[in-house]
Amino acid sequence: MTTETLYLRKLESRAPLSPRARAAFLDLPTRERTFETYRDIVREGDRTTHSCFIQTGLVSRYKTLRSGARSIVSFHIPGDMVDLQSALVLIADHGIRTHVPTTIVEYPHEGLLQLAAAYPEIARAFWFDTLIDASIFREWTLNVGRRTARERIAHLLLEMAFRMKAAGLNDGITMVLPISQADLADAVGISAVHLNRSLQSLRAEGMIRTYGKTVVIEKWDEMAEMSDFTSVYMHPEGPRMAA
Amino acid sequence: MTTETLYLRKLESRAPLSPRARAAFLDLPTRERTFETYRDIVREGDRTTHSCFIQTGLVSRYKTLRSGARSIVSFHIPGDMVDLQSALVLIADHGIRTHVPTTIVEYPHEGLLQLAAAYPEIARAFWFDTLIDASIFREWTLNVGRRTARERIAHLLLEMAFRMKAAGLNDGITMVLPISQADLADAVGISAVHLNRSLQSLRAEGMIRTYGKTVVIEKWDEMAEMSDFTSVYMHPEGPRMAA
DNA sequence: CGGCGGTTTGATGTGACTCAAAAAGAGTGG
DNA sequence: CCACTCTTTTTGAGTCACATCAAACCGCCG
Repeated sequence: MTTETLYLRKLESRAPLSPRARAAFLDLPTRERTFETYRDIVREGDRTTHSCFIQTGLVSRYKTLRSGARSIVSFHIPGDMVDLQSALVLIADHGIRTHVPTTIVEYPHEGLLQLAAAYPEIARAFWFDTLIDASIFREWTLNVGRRTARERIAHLLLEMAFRMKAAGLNDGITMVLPISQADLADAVGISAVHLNRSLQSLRAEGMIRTYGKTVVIEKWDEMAEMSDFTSVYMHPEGPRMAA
Repeated sequence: MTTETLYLRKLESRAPLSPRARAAFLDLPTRERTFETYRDIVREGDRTTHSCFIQTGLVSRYKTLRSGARSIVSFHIPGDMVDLQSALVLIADHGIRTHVPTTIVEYPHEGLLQLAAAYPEIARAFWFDTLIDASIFREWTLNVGRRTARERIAHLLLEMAFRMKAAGLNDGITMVLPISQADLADAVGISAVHLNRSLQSLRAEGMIRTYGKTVVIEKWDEMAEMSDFTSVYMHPEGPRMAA
């Protein structure tokens, strides 16, 4: 599977593209770029000209308060087109940064917009991507707004395991999650210290095991039960078929 | 301004539509419906066939935990097309309910999708709407994740005042916000009791005044300062112009 | 083997929760 | 216009989850 076809494969797994749309997509001028750990791909306030597709690695989108407090609003794994939104919105309202060495493929906004204008299937695919994004944000709002620390963490871990499995990156049970505890804390809206203690309590109850950056979900059902996790908000069934 | 043209006006305020697209939009079969206070327009898990446009009133989108805890993930005011997403996603992952007597206009998914397929400007407008939605969700995630109770409330009030002004519903200072304190609490992720006390503290400092359901923002700048509010995440400048 | 992020622990403070009940409105019918 | 009811707001008291600050520990890498 070459670089250029990974995102295409994702799009096509949901709804077939016409041969012409497919060809046009492959014609987009792309650029591969590599970033080290903890580098900003996009900074808050930037005007961007490209959307980025995650080839390998892991990135997060985040927002920062003047106080310095940071909130991570999403994680993205290989196969995700991050920040498709920036194609239509000029100013980045959030940053994007890496958590491990990461390779991305840049797609020019111009090209993506032209493609969307020319091929309705592609426009629909982009729209759907944005929809799923929004849905996950809603779930995160619920997560930080109405769950306890342990529940939030459990929910996040299940979501990541589920998404990685859907992307063919793991078996759904064991995953490499190269995110520091401080960053996990920023994602679930608690302090790093409390995150650490909550993690320990999950481990103590045998819910999860961790080896370095590897996390093993030991009791999926109990974790799903206690954190009220279901995958429906990620709409794994894909978009509604053509009208 | 008739019923059918309100949403159109919003779309066109951002980017012009071709006469044909305009006409096709006006040809959509719509239905006006009215709901009393605290009625579900959509229930979690529903399969919907229509998106709804808010004509008058106020609705929220919410998610519920098995424990009964509820999280309100967004409010919608007249002029908002709610749940455009449901056009592409079969199963509602959240509910929609009214907070006051509300009149909506229903647009059939079928028709919206056909329109989007036929007219790229419309597809782009829908996509942009979804983008803004997603952006507001991100801000809410930050809000409940990293701000104190007072800051969350201040931020929410400013957002609502700003959106109402943008929609031409008020002067940006004084607004009718028919949301009970219990519901506000569900929106900012705190308990109703604590919300009440935090509100009182905002009043005590002269930040806001309230008369029944009317809220007056007395010190916009201070509130914006303390809650780190800016309107950039709502992207009032509209979408990037045609590529 | 020293340096350095990252994790873990300890101690202490407080913002926010819960439960419970009173007070104040808002809507309804006589 | 008042009595009645239901909802919403407000108050009080006790408790707990989570925050903060600070220091120790650990694993990794050059």
